[in-house]
Amino acid sequence: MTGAISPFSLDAIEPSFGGGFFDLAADIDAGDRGSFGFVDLLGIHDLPQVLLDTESYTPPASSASAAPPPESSETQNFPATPNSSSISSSSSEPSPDADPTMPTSDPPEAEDESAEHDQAKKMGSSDSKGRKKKGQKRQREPRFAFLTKSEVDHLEDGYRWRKYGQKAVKNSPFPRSYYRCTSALCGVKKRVERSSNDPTVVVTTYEGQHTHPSPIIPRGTHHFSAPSPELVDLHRFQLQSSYVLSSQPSNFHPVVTAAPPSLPPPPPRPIPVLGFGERTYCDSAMWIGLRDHGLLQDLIPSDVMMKREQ
DNA sequence: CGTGTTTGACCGGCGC
DNA sequence: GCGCCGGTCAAACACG
Repeated sequence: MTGAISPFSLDAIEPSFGGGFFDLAADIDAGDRGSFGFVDLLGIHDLPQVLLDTESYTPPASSASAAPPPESSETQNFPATPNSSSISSSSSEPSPDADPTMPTSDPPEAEDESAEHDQAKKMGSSDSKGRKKKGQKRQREPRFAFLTKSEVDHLEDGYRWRKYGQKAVKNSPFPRSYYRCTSALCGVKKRVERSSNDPTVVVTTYEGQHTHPSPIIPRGTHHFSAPSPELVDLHRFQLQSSYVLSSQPSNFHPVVTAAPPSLPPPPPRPIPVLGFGERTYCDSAMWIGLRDHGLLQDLIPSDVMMKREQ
């Protein structure tokens, strides 16, 4: 685990893939094949099969959000990827709301954008039931999925979610649940389902990014704080173990964060809550600094941590 | 009463 | 055009 893992796609990985997991990947979102991929974490014991959305993954920017990377940016709509040039040209599912090249200017704008996104679904361009009119192709938020071995379907991640739907999944005995962040103006959604191949595995797919702080995690006035030990313990309790592998489609410098999927690693230093202009999330090196918080060591062996290639 | 869940209906996208 | 399927809505309901 000393080097960067090469970029991959589902198709590229298929040959070396266990059939069960591959099928699972297909189950997750057949429509997005190619944007998801599995990785065997090269010898990391006891786990980790990681499901990635290499197109949309956004490294965590905050320690306070006890949420997976894509929803970890509490202060803004982070671009889908730090490096705009690569995603804009390669993404099969472009980030709709945020121009990856353009820093989000300020909170109000971010909220407006979010609100607009939400409203667009419910109001003007929609029918009486809030659905979109024809000809307006739905644009999806960046998504990020991960697998977790857990007995509980809905893992606590520091945010409040409201279930808005449940559907039976084809070729699976387990239903898929749909959740939406209860925070106003926050359009983050997540889907939770169990693998039909391995009922002990929960597949959680996040869509969008939070525009607000975690309502659960205590925080300072101007800075994020690391997840509370209580929350970490909670995750430890709920999750046998789980790892998140971050990646950047370009400049591919994946870093094993080794945090529970619903608990992104805290940054090495505080990030301004309203620092919409600061795009610290894309700094992989920042993640390395997590060690300083001592939280990750609790969750994973230190040798699991990968260092970014310099 | 506020909040969250359940569940049937509905819609859009997509393949045939 | 049709049917399947994923995703969403929203009324009814449950619960603290």
